[in-house]
Amino acid sequence: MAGTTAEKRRRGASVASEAMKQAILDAATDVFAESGYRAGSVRTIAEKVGITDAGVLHHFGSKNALLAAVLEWRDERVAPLLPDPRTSGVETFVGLLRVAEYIPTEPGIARLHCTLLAESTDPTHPAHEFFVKRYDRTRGELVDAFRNAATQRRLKPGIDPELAASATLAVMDGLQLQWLLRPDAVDIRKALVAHFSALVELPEE
Amino acid sequence: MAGTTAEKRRRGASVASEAMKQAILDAATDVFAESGYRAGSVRTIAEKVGITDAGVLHHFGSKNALLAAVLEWRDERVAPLLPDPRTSGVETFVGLLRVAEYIPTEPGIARLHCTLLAESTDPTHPAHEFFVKRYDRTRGELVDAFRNAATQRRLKPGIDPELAASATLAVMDGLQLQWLLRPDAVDIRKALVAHFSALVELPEE
DNA sequence: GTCTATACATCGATAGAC
DNA sequence: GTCTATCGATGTATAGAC
Repeated sequence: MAGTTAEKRRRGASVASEAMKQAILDAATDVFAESGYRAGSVRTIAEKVGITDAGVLHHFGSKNALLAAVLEWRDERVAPLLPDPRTSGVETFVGLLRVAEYIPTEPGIARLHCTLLAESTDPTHPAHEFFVKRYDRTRGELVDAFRNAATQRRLKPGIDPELAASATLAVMDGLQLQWLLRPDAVDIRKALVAHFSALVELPEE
Repeated sequence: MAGTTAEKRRRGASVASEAMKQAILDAATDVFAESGYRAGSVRTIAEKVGITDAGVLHHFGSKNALLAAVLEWRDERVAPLLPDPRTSGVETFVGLLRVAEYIPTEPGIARLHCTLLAESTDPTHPAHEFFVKRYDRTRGELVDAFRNAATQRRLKPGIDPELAASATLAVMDGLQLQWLLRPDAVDIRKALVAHFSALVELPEE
């Protein structure tokens, strides 16, 4: 018989603990999204969950470790939406259009991204390295996508893959910022379709 | 004879006061650019100027008023670089290329812009209204510029002025973010030229 | 016009009771 | 596993000496 009383108790506690950690992650996402990392407080996060700041720190050790967990968890949520890096070419851009549709359904995720991105611009910020690496990788994947579009004969003439990659990354971030600032001022998906249409031949919908 | 001793003294004090206010504005620009408004402290600003926090607050009344002064002063510095809103059309885009050249020479200005823009996405942020109005106006000017480019027969076929305006604004912000994150990863001016070239016929250089 | 002193809030983090 | 209690640092802002 597997499962002594002690084990059950441990397992039950572990399940509850995981649920609590998840609740803390949700709350931390909200707070860091709204106030950033530096100005967001552990106490505010704790209040959202209904415990004290000491309780939060018990689960994650430090505020910094909590930030790392939030970034990691955010990536896990967004990853399935992103185009598979191996299916490069125009499929990548179609995938990014799916991301654009997802953004308005989860404003907290977009807000978290923009807030921490701008904040982490400071080299002393705890998430600085994270974002530098992330952007290097993403830009590289986009360059590949535009190069593959060229071999697919779908890249419009005169378009430089490197510059198009930087511009595409920039458009996605900039549109999110405009949308967060004033949600009805810009249709992210439509603007993105127009952007891509000037660079490549998108497949028919 | 204008200028009694009392008046001279007052005037001298006023000149010194203006110089001090200017020094505080410079320091506040640095601090807000690096840490944002909420996480940046009056004390840090004061230390940069060589006075105490009480001294800083004497000149501007409150941290919030200091932020307003920083935003206003930043606009005064950047305004002469921007294209005259009346000379619309492709001249506008040439003007934006000048801005792109200016950015790397004044990283603090770019950093201030990006940091406060993202932070002010929160509706409760003291600069929220400022940025909402600013972006509405700038986007409107860009729409006009693309429409004028159309009447100049320089707009490429199939380009929507509204969407092109949003995308252009987005590209400028996004490229600045990428450049701040990793200055040698992107050439803002080259990427911007490529972006415009896909939308309009730029004049020969 | 700038200082010291102070008030008062909030921060992250730790120690130990329960 | 969460609490209370507490530490030391830091935050904005005000009052009053100089």
